[in-house]
Order: sequence, then C-alpha cells, then structure tokens
Amino acid sequence: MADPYYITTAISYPNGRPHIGHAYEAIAADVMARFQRLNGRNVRFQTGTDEHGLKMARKAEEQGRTARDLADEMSGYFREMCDALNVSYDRFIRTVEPEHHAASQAIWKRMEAAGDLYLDRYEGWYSVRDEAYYDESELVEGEGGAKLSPQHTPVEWTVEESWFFRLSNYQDRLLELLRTPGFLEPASRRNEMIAFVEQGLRDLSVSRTSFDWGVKVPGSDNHVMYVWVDALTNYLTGLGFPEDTEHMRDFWPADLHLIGKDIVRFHTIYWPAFLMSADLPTPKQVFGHGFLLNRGQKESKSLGNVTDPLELAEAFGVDALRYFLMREVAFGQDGSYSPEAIVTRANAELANSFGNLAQRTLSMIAKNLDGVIEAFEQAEPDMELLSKVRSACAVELPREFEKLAFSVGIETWIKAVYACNQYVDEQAPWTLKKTDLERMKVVLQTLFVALRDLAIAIQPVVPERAASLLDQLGIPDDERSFAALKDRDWFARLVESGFVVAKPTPIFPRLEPPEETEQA
RNA sequence: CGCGGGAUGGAGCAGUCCGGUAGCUCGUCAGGCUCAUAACCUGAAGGUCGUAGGUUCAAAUCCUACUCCCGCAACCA
Repeated sequence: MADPYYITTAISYPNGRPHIGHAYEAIAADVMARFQRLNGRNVRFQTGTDEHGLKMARKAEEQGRTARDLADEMSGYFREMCDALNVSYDRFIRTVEPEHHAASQAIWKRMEAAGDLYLDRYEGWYSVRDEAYYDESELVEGEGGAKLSPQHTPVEWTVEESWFFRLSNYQDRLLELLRTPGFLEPASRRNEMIAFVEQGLRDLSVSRTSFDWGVKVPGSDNHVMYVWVDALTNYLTGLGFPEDTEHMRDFWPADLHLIGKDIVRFHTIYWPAFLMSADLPTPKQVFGHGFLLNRGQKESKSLGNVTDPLELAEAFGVDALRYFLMREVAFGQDGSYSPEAIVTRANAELANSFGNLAQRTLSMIAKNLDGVIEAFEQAEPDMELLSKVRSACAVELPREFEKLAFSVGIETWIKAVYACNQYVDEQAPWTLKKTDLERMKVVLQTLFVALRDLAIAIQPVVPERAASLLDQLGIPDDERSFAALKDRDWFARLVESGFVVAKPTPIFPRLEPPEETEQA
C-alpha cells in the first residue's frame, strides 16, 4: 500500500470521565492524522480505552456492579468525547474485546518462547490503597512505630507469586534505540530515559494474582497480566495481531505513539523491550506531550477545577477549542488555559483576522463583481502576497506540523493572514471601485486565491469551519489536499465551471467573553 | 546532596542547543481607514532578560554558586 501512516494516542484509563488532558491528546493526534491524510498518506488512527486493572475492579465494587458494566459505561464517554471533538479515529479499541485478549496472550507466548518470562516470588512492603510496593528505605514511621508508605497509607509485608520479564536482557538494545535520533521526542525526555536505563534495569513483574479483572496469563489461570503488558499491546490488536493481516504488514511498526509525558517510560522502555522479545519491530517514534494546566494549576478533583472538555466545546465551539489548544501551547511543553484565554485567542485570530478577512473579501466580490470570478493578470504586489501565502501554507506549516510543532506552524499561517489584511488596506479596493474597476477585480481575486490556500492549510486544525469556507469558495472536495496547493490550474477550472460567489456568512463568529467568575 | 521543569516590558510566551542591534500575542495610548464579524491597518510608551560572580572584543544565550516558583502521592494526558 502506498505510504501507510499509523498513529495512536495512549488508550485512556476510564475510571473517571474524560478531562481536558484526554481531549488535548486526542485533538493533537487528530490534527496529525488529518494532516497526514491531506498529505496523501494512507492513515490509520487508533485510540480507545484501557479498562483492566485493580482500580477499575475496585471502583466497580464500590458502586456495586460488575467491572464490565462500569467499563462499558465509562468507555462510552470517551468515545462520545472523541466523536464530539471531531476526532477522526479509524479504530476505537477497548481492551475488554476478545480480540485484544487473544493478542495479549499471543505476545505473552512469544515472550515466553523467547525465554524472557519466568515465575518467581515478588515480596515487599505493599500498600493496598496505593496498589504499589515500596522499598524499605521509602517507608515512613507512623503512630506507634507503624510502618507507612510515603503517602502515609498502611503497608504490609506481602509475598506474591508473579511472572517476571527479563527486562535486564534488553538494556543495550534499549540504549541504542533511545539514542536513535527522532525515536523519542522532545529531546529533553530522551535524556531522562537514557539515564534511567543506564542506572541498570531490574526485571519487571508482569502478572498479578491479587485480582482477576484482566487478561489471563496463558497456562496460569490464577494470574492476570500486569495492566501495562495488556495495555501496550492494544497498538497491535487494532491491526489484527497475531494474524498475519494486511493491516499488520502495512502499518506495523507504528509511525507515531502520541502520549503524555508521564507514561514515556512505559512506551520507550517496556514496550520496545516487549516487542524485541516477541521479535517484532519497535515503533518509529514516541512523542511525549506536556500537560495542560488550568490557569497554571494542575486540575484535580480535590481542587475542584476539573473541566469537562465537552462543556468548553459547547461554550466556544469545537473548532475554536481545537485551534486554541494547538495554537496556544508549544507542543511538548506544559501549557495553561482558561476560558478567557480561549475567547481572546479565538476572537483575535479566527474571528477578527481570518474570519473577517474572508467575510470582507467575499462580500466585496459578491457585491462589486456579482460574485463572478474570471481570469486575471497579477501585478507585483499581488504576486508578492500570494507567494508569501503559498510559502506559509505549502512549505512552512507542513514542515512544522511534520515535527509536531503545531503552534509554530499555525503561527506562520496567521502571519500570512495578517499579510492579507495589510494588503487589503494598502490596495483599498473600496477606493479602486471608484477609480479603477479592473484593478479592483485583480485585488479581490488575489485575495480569493489567498483565502483558498489559507483554508486548505488550516483544515487539520479547524476541519469543520475550514470546510465551510472552502464550500463558500467553491473548491471541490477532491481539490483540498496539500498537493492541491501546488496545482496552478485550479483557478482556471473554477472560472470555467461558472462558479459564482454567494453573499458570505461569517465562518468564525466572535465569541462572548465568559461571565465574570465569582470568587472562590 | 532524590529527579525534572521554570524565572525575559502590565499579562502570557518565543529566543538559550550553534554567543553579536531583545521578538510575538493580549492589554494601554495616539493616528488612519470605512470593504468587513464595533472588525482591519499604522505608530508609540513600556524590559539593566531571577541574584552574584566568571569566560569573551561581545552573554538572555557559555561556566560557577545562590534565591524563588511548579510538577514527580491521589482522580489524571
């Protein structure tokens, strides 16, 4: 198949409803997926939910229902969020699917066949509440000399039979992989992981016997797999593994795992090691994005500042939210958001600059030219503007998006929009209307051409609104790709088709500032 | 000596890897325009780039020490 491109988000752990961070990751992955499709790549985009593990089992128990029942409900919210945000996934995977259990057991058997799994005992100070083992040195003393975890929860000496994975076998190969330029981005995370591996890897406990909500270990029915073994395998399940499917041949190894910075270790150390053991190729790139802070603070239920992404989308529009998230924050770093910031950004750039540019241009064409466009000859300033716009849309934005530098790419795009508004003022078509009708035509049509390029380039970020503008411009569906930006004959074809510009409707209406937030 | 991120005009950020006139957005002020979504365009004010040393012809950028802020436990990307 021509140019396959496989991109995934992390699968979300649905023991709560989706929050802004889930939306952020899903949107970023979607922007990339749409961008690659418009680039002519054959894209497969997977997201989903990771539903096993003790926390889910516990939560279900608290609510007096089965884990499966809880998982069904919660997973549904994540899928709804993706749909509502226009996330164009090809596969929404759930780890409770029978195919996924089969895939996880298959990769397990391959690791076992490679001699990398062995049965042993895991013992240490275990905190049931934290669901974690602690080293003696980490413990703190509580009242009456009781041993407590660093979180001051009770711990007990626990011995558990567990399967172990010989992670230590892969130290050298992992270092080599981590040092491969481009494998782990941004680079700042790379050094952390290299340091982690260099200090020596201990074998990893990969099964549990204390609960049963998970994938059964083949041949050890009382064990379920450690959630990460199961979770990471989802990327293969979605392609039909372990069958030798067309999808597996086309799309594995993945081109990009897009994940949060907190799970970089699982994706760049454990996951590649599992794959090496199973004799499968490792992913081409893992990108660990930053976190989104609510007015500079981490969102948490205890602070009561958790935002439902769907409420933001409803209040400001899906495309405005998508634009804000991709534009405001340097991808890879942490960033901050607030309703005011969303409104300010969306109004300044989408409504006032871009939307209004389209509105004033199309409205003048409809009014002064009866909406008719025709072949025209460009003068110096027209060529200058168009070359600037084309370079931003066809060269710079794609170059930055390819590197996942979304905010930088959008910045070059908005600069081109500014240039168009400057051009309008300099050329003053409303004056030309009285003095030089021919020149006015040229100016308005130059702007028409620029608008078309700008709309095509920004599609990955604001798919719905960009499509609406392209409709108003009369651009056929099959002429909206990045390749179309290099086509020099489209305008002639459009003229030929007899297309007439209708009286425009605003694409990005101004948003109302949010109501004054009452003091806490 | 636990690990990591950050400190740049009123606010939010870029620039720091590969030293050389400090840049962007918002806000403020002044002017222009009137086609357009009270939008657009131009100009101005405003910063000794956390502190103290050092290297250098030259440091926001390199080196050393220090100060302050934020993550690394929980729901959680």
